[in-house]
Amino acid sequence: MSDNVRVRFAPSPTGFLHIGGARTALFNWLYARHGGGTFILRIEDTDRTRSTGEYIEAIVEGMKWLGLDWDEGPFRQTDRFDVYRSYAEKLVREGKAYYCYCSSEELETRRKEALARGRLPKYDGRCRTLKKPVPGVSPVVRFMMPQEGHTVIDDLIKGKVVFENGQLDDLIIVRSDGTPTYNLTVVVDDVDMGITHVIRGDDHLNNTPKQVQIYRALGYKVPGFAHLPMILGADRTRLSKRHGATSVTAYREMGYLPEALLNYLVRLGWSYGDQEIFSEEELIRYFSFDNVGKAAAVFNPEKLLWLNGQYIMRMAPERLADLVMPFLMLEKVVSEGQAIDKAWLSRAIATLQERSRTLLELAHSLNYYIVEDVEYEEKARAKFLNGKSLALLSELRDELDPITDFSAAELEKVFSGMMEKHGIKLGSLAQPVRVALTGGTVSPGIFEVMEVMGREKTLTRLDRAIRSIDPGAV
RNA sequence: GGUCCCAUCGUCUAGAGGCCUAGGACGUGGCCCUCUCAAGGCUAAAACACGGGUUCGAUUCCCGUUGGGACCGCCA
Repeated sequence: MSDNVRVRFAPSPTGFLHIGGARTALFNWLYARHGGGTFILRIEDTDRTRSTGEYIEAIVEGMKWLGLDWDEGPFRQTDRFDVYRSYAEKLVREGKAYYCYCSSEELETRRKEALARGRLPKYDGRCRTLKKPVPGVSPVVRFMMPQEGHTVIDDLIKGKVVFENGQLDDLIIVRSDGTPTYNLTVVVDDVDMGITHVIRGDDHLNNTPKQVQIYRALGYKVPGFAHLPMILGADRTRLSKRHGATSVTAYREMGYLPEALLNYLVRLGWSYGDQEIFSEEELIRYFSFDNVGKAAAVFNPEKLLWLNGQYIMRMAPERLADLVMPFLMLEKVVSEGQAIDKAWLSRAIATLQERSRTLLELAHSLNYYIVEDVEYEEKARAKFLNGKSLALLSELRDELDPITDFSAAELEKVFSGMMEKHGIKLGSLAQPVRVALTGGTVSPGIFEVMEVMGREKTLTRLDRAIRSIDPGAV
């Protein structure tokens, strides 16, 4: 087939890439990859007062971090003003658009009036028949919207949606400063770039009939539409800053994995039976609009956290070692220029990964493996490093001293011997040791910890714990 | 207010007329495992918004009500 899928993600750079945008990008990307199509990144920056280069960079960076690679672009609409202008002129020439000299102040007054009276705040079309320019006023260009009949959208997700054309008003396609507006640029670009399917949030559904009319006026084929349901905050309103972290960057900084975030996002509105965790290949293979839901979804950070933990748990420790390094530096667990052996770090991570839900948590847990001396948590010290455990710790220290094979299996033998000798349970020995080695009462299995820590560090820390109980001990 | 969209456990969802005693997941409670914490296993509580149709039979189809959301810009 020659009608290969071409889709685009078209954010406006008036903020960072946020959760909602990321999901829109993801669905576009999945649809393209599923059908061997083309995914285009386009920056809609016609609003020069609010768009910044910084945000463009942030969006591009966010997309890269998520692994949503694009095949064409990023295109910028500000580079294409000439194109839009020529289309607008064409519409005016053909009588499908006209100059309007109404001032924004009087329009605002009329709109407020209409709203106050419960009327549709629609432009009345008074400049439609105006033949002569008004001196000293820079006009806008308005698109002449048909007022009869209806416009039908056949949406891939919502189904057939019908709009009365009488509800549509003559929207502005060129501002008085000569710059084009969204409803024109989006159509022109989608035509120019050969977009076959417009996949976007359903907050755009109400714009769609207007755009369809512009397609028709321009004489172009209308693309397919797929309007994704919104993502809501806990209070069931559109997800926004006041609901907490909403930028993709924020999640990266909190130690989330891009694949986990994507996996979470895809399940907001899409499902494949009972499956919760998907590889990238599965996502691409299974994705279809048939199983995209119609209802808005509430963003649930708890489930995202769980999913992230699942991904960390399953990831190769060596890869986690690379990913956690920046967090170790940032959290000052590792100091500038300090060399960390990656193979060793990977072994340490292997003991911790099923206990960490984020890279940040992992970095914090790694602390006691890496630092020179641990600090004891006061409650833990009081409970486990005291007169009761002193003798046991000393004895263990002496038992351990001749051991050269510091493997979990060998260490367990030493512990078992002592347990038998004193008729005690593992807990009464393991907990004091745990506090001595990690400073707290929570850690991976004690033998694993000792194996990773190694003979030297283990003995040093035991000595130090013993001295902290009895300063006179050797 | 108008237009449009939507409606299954607290949340994400499965469900395409009988498979439903409504399934899974997160979260919550309990139990098991156990050197702590996790992970894992088992288990419990928890939903078809309401009212009319259609049908032998509605969670599923239709209509209405209610509720929620989005949009109504010289923003995108």
